[in-house]
Amino acid sequence: MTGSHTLAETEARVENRLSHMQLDFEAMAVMSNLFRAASAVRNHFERNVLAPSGLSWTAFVVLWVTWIWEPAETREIAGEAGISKATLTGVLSTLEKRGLAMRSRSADDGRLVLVTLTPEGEKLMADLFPKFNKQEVEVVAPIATGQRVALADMLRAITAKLDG
Amino acid sequence: MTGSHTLAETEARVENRLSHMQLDFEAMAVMSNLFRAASAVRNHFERNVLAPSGLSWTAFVVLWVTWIWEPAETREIAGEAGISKATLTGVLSTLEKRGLAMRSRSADDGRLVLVTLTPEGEKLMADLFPKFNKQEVEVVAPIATGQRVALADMLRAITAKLDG
DNA sequence: TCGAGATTGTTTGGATACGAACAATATAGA
DNA sequence: TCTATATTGTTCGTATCCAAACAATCTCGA
Repeated sequence: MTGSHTLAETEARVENRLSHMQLDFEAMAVMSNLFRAASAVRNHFERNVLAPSGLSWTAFVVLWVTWIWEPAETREIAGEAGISKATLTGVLSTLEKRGLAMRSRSADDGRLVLVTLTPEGEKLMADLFPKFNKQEVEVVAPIATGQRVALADMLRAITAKLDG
Repeated sequence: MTGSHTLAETEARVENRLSHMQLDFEAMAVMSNLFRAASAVRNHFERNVLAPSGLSWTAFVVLWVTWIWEPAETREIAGEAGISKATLTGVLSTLEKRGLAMRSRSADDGRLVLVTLTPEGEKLMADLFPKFNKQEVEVVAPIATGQRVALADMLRAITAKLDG
């Protein structure tokens, strides 16, 4: 998934190739491993949990956010899902075409579009999310029980700094 | 960036909405924050570091891997960058069109394509990467100095489990 | 009431993203 | 030498993905 090189191999090569450059290698390692982990986990979920349902990662996240906040405003969904509103327009059209989500105009504010799940969408999420969570447990398994909260906190701190 | 809701707000809502479902909320929080952090950091880098050079995130990662492993085989780059070989074909074409990277056939193995940076590509990376690393330092700043290695290690452990 | 400015979702154009099918090349065994 | 099998990068079709431009709608002050 991450290529033919070991992680240690890659980091050693980076250190060697850039050692003359006055860089913070510790910060580099944190960021590098953040993206590797996110990418590996995402690929894992796409192939093992989402693919059987024909859902892309983003489509699933959009369904999930809608599930939690229903009825959800599109600006809300885009923010929570970390995608642009332009992207959301396309994803929502796909989800509507598949009969999993529905758009409706807000009565209060004619500019807003509200999104809800169809019964079929509800059923899919009720079936899919427990499977998803089972895999989350698997993925987190290598982290010592006592450290998972600390890991979540550190990641939250990074997000908070940038979103603040 | 992450939407109009606070992280705490969202997690509370999730807990409330799904509390009847027998889920591992700790694992969920770790995964959720992993993707939030990765997404927030990526957006931050795209807008503040990469956009001025007209580079996409993936284009930058491909340049970076090439920079480190030059001459790099495409399968190697795709693996390290976490993208499919089909995607890499397109990105490499873009980079060639912009005069930042070059393809060449391997003499040893006619199937392989080797990638190197052009002088212009070299110059761009030599200029860009220190700026990139400066932002990496900023992003990691909220993490206590003594915990950064632990954070990198935990992320590495997650990746290792999935790539193993 | 009315009009300038802000906000929202969509469209547009171009780049990224993947799986599957493909042609070219290499490798192994008979 | 020959041939079945494997590997590699590209092509194809379709779905994201984003910034910028856009039309519709709201807000707020004069």
